[in-house]
Amino acid sequence: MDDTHNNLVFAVLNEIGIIEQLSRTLLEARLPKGLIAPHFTVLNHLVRVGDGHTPMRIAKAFQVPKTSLTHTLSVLEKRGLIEMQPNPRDGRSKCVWITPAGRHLREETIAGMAPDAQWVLDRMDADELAAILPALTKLRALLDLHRSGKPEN
Amino acid sequence: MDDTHNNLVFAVLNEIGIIEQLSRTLLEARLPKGLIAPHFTVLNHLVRVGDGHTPMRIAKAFQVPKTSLTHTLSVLEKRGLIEMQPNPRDGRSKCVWITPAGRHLREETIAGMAPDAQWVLDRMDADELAAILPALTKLRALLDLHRSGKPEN
DNA sequence: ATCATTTAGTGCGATATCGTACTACATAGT
DNA sequence: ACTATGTAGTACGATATCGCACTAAATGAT
Repeated sequence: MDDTHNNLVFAVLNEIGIIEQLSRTLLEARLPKGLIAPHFTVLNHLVRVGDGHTPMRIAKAFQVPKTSLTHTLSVLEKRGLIEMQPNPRDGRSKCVWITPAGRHLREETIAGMAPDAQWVLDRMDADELAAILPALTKLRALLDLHRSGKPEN
Repeated sequence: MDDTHNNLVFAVLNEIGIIEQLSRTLLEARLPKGLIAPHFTVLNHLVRVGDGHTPMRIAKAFQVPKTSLTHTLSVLEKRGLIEMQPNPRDGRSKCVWITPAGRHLREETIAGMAPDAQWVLDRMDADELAAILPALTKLRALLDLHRSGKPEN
């Protein structure tokens, strides 16, 4: 097939990689010392998707190795931002719950970043941003699908 | 301002974060053992932007702390994929050059990923992907601009 | 010219990531 | 019921990231 088209995929992924790096730096500047992006991402996930799920389920949602998530969760638990309970339905696993402190930290962080988001929106039409969201979602779903069936960790 | 719009920014960045994670995993599956995404990213940069620049300039291009880049470069040099020369124009700094082996590895990796890119294009219109590239570029440039003027490392 | 400030790169230490290997429990096949 | 296989989580080790502190060289002020 035409190789020019492939470059398109790489070009998109390249921009995405840089954006991710920049936005992560922005986020981490807002987080308390000792917490980094993955910690916030988990808290955000617990609020948006709901808590009480197993670590493995969360790891799959992020497509992150479970060993990485174990460590992330242990930091969050040590700080009292989440709680881990044994899973009554499955003796192997646990359930992850966000604490009030965890919710509060998430809200504070988002509030702290609102000016940055606004700064972007002051310089870029919301329409233009909204217009790319469906394609991003589609691309994400595709990559997710493409990955499925490969060995976990 | 309207908070709904801010959520839009977060939604876009959230998708981007996941896409980055998925594509990184895809890339790293293609790399030789011991090399990870940042190593490839540097090689790719040296080919696309040109080599002979200083580590600091490369670190700025990626918005990565220079200490991180030092380590990345040392791995690449140890493997003979790049070479570091003293900078004749500035005694403090060095110049980074990609070697033939480095170029070759980059090409091999890209060729190896072409089927993955094609797989995506088989399921998503190239037009749809091409359509979001300008907005991504704009967003990246904005975040880059927003960040400028903050302390380096 | 001298000295202060800035900048490029590195050494080091703390933490993060992730692959391998392990244990405990669950589930499927017989 | 018993055994084989699969799955959830963790321990550990190797490497990566990044902040801090340092050295050497460049730059700027007087």
